[in-house]
Amino acid sequence: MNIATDTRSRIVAAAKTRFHSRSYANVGIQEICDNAGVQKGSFYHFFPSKRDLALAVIDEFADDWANGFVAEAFDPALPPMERIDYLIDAAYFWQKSIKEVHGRMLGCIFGNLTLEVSTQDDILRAKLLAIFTRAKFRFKDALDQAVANGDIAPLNTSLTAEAMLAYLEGVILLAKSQNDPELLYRLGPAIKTLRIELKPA
Amino acid sequence: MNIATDTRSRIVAAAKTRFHSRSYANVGIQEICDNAGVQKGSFYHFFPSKRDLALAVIDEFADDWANGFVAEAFDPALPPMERIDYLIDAAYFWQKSIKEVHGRMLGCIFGNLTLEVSTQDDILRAKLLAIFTRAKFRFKDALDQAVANGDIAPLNTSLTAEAMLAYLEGVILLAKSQNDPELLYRLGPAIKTLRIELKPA
DNA sequence: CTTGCATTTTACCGGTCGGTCAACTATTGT
DNA sequence: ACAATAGTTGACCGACCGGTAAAATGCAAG
Repeated sequence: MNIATDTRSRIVAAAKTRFHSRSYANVGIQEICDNAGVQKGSFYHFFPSKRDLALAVIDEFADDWANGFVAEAFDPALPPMERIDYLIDAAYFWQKSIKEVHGRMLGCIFGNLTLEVSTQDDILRAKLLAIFTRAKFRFKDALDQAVANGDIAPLNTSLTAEAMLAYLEGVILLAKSQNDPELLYRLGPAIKTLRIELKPA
Repeated sequence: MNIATDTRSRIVAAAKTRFHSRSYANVGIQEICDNAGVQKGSFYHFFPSKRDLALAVIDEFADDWANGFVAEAFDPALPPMERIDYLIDAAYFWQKSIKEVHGRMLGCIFGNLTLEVSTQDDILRAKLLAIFTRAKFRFKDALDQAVANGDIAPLNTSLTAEAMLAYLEGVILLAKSQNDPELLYRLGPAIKTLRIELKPA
């Protein structure tokens, strides 16, 4: 890794924690640069605009997410419905550990950014939508396999997957309003009760 | 209504639409004053700070909500589970009409503000939490009555109410990411499938 | 040794941010 | 009528916003 990419990654790292713990608009480029030990001119060598930094931040979070506990949760070796349990558990422990370190429930960065910027920036919105779409298919795959295995009665796996993702985001939102990750523990498991039936032929 | 309260209400009205359609941090006091036809010094005669404006905006939205379609939805004359259907329907039509007028899905102002400010301002967070708590009890009352009527099997009405509220917020979030209120139509009705059982004695 | 490119530094841009202040004008109660 | 109070005006504050430009440096290939 050369010096250049290191500078870039320090910028993104500084931005990640700040965008996550506060908001997009509330974090200035100057502050990010100060924290990354980088001059502002150097920042604009790597990023044409603040939005492009946000895109990079979203990408890195998505990678963390995909390669971290989500990869573990959606392990094809696990029984499909257990993967969903695992994911909820992982989300709970993640938010809990963030709160222990940071003192605050920070919630889901994708949800946070979606509600903040999606009426103002269609490029960021499209990026976030793509993240959600990928997440939805994780749920859908698990549901499809659960149906194939006969673990659950047939249902509209596509819509139910979307409903489950919505529920997860909603629970995280409510937990953030209470600054209490325990809500995830209490409400999370009910995700498996969600069902959207197949349209009758 | 004297002139003073009119000035104040024009400020709040201008702020409501802007906070809803963009975000808290992205809307400046100057812009609100310009739109309300008020000088900035006059603004600070009525509001000690921007946060206090936000509190007033939240209150007005909460009143609109409580006296508007939510009052209709949670009509005690309606069978309890139909009230929930009604609420989902109303949320759908509301978001749809906003999109028709404004070109955008703006989502739920309480959810939007929660994710934006709740790590940064505990006073605003407390206010938003109070709104959610009230909303939760609307659901809980309906569930309690449904159980009493024998319409649904007994369950943990308090947690299920919270789960339903979370689901509604989550669906609105996802719909906003797609800028498409139709998602509410597709996913909304599944809210009634959510169940959190009573703890076994 | 030199050319050329990537990177970094520094100073700077116009504009906006939330908030303050003192002077001024209406309105109200006595 | 007068004093007190409520409301309004417009200029102003320092700080910060996202973004720019040009000069200085590091570095690698020819």
